[in-house]
Amino acid sequence: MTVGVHPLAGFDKLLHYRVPENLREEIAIGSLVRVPVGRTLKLGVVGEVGAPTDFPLERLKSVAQVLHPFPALPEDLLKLARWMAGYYACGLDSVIETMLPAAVRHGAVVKHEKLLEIARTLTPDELAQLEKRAPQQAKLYRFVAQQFRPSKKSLVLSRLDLSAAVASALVKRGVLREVLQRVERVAYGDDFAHGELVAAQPHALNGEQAAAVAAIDEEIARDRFSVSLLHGVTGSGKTEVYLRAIDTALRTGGGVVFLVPEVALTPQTVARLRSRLEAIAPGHKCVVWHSHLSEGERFDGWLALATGEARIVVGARSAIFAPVQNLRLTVVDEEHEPAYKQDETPRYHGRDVAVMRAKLCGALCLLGSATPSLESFANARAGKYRLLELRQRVDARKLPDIDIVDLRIEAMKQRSLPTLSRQLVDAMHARLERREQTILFINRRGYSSSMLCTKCGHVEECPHCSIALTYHRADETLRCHLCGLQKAAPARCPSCQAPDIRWRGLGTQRVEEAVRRVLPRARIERMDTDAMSKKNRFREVLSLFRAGKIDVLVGTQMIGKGLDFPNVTLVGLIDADISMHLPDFRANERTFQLLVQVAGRAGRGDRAGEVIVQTFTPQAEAIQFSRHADFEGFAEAELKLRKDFRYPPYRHLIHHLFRGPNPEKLKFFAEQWARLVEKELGEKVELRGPSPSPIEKIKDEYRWQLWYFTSSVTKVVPSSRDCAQGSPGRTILRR
DNA sequence: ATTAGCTTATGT
DNA sequence: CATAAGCTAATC
Repeated sequence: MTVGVHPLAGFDKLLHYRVPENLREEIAIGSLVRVPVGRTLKLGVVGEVGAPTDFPLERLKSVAQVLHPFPALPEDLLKLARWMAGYYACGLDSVIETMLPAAVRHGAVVKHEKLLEIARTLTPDELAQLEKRAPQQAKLYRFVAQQFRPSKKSLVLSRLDLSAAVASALVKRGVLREVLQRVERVAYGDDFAHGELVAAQPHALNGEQAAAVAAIDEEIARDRFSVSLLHGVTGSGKTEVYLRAIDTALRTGGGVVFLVPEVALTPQTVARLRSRLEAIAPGHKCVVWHSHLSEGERFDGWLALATGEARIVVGARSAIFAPVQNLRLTVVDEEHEPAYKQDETPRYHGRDVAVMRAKLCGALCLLGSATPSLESFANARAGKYRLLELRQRVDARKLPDIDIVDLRIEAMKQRSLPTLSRQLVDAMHARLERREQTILFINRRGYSSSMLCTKCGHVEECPHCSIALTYHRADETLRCHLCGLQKAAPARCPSCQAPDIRWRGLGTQRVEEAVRRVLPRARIERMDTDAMSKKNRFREVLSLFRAGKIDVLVGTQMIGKGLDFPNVTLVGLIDADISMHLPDFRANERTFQLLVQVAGRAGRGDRAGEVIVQTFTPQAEAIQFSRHADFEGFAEAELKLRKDFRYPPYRHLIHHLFRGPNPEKLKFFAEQWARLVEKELGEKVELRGPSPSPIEKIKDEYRWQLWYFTSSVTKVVPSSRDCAQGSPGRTILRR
């Protein structure tokens, strides 16, 4: 018997090995194995059973070890890996590497601890005799006999200062018994879970929710691949629908993957989900999967899923690779979130992978959002996805009042660049007096600098790509980060001739300082990736905020996602322009999404909250807001607007980096690669760099960037021809 | 990724 | 002719 193995050795080749007799039982496609590669042993995943075509059989080496009695990559994941390698144009080895948790990749195996328990109770006589003949053994025996449950061998021996020989002597005599137990850690089983347990009772469904649940049940019962898009306004009870869907999937004996953006994986969400899920499926463990877990915790979760002990996993992007068996449902919450994109190779999109995995398993993929991404929306429009809508708010809360503050006027009044407008400061004062809370949003990514006129709000844009040009101070130029266009930075505003043109950049820190100046008595906390580097800091701050121990929370979008704070009645958007003018063709969509979410959160009980949007371009923001109750209007306008753009928004940008010491060679390689990708995807690939030349030197090596768009899986074809061809529920994949 | 093995440059 | 440096090709 021979197998083909994908070694995790840094190169992307399938190597074949003989399987020794004693390993044949255990080995299967997807098994994690240890194999000799060159002079060392490497881990690898069995990709096929069979012989090599162009390699002499007699020179084959043998598989050294099979790590687990189950496949590390079940068949569907292996297929998914192959698809990803082609779709995202990267090596299969790097896909496999991202699919396996670090601990697994490094060869961790099931960890056991040895416990000691009494096998036979000694009579007083025997004990006395033992006391005389072997006092050490007697000491150990008495200790173990006193314990209520089996005790850890290593711990007991070190505590009593005995050697292992003492224990083995007693074991040999049949007095003590050694028991092996798997060591386990449970994520979020720590102190933070206290006080965060939320009522686990199922809520009654309203009419719309019930209809959505019925539709989902129907899809699951059909037992075929399909995608449903749950479009529900903020507060319409999407989570309840997810839970019912999960319930149905679990009842049919299937497994579930529930994806959530990383930032939304807060203790509250997790605690609530876990308690509800455990109520739904008693005895089923729910594995939580996110980047703050220790290696051991993640390994345990992985193991529980791979062995079928757990059938449901809740987690961020990479949880889509969890070895869930018999997958029947994948849920992607906040489907539009850019956090689902990985920005390292393989540059996959969690949502797209979730759709594809569901396809490979014949499962249902449920995408949910208050502001679906344009590609999903268009897919629903084209009939590829089933659209389920929730328009009603569960709590019947009123939508907040929205004020647009024109920072150009503020700038004239204050004669300097304002961080906080008068209106926002007054509103914050009022909240402090009423002991209510304020959230200030700032888009940290705004640090990238664009040219903005403080008089008229004009921002220089690239004529081809319609994104803001980026200001490069070093040579006083404006450049387009997408197409590489470059021109001299103007000294005066090209639109109104005012000299007040500046480059922008407002960080959370500066906003925090500004707030401290105007509200010296307020308790202020900042929340961004810098301030939240410590493991539990994020959860701690959120708990404090929830408990009312913080008056003003300043932060990036990190705060806004999936959270609901009842006492927040004011939300300030410090600088709406930043997201409007990011050098990203999706900026409009993002701004819209943020605004809708912000607007949906403010308010207390039935009293409407207040949203203050500060901007230099009030016309644009006002337009965004006027549409905020009408997502479809926005989406259709956007799609239409961008249809003719050079980079349509419904495509997925992939970006590859080549590095090496030889620029000539690099160029050749990148070009060759581009041709390869073109052939694979059947689409034009552009060789582009964000710097003046696509080749830039960093330290001792050169870098070449390659950009291309891929649209195969989430392909949106607005032409009527395609809509006619695509039957409902079908995702059009590769040509 | 790592490395054996080959070619070419450099030096006595 | 020895040694170092550069580059290619293979890893079952």
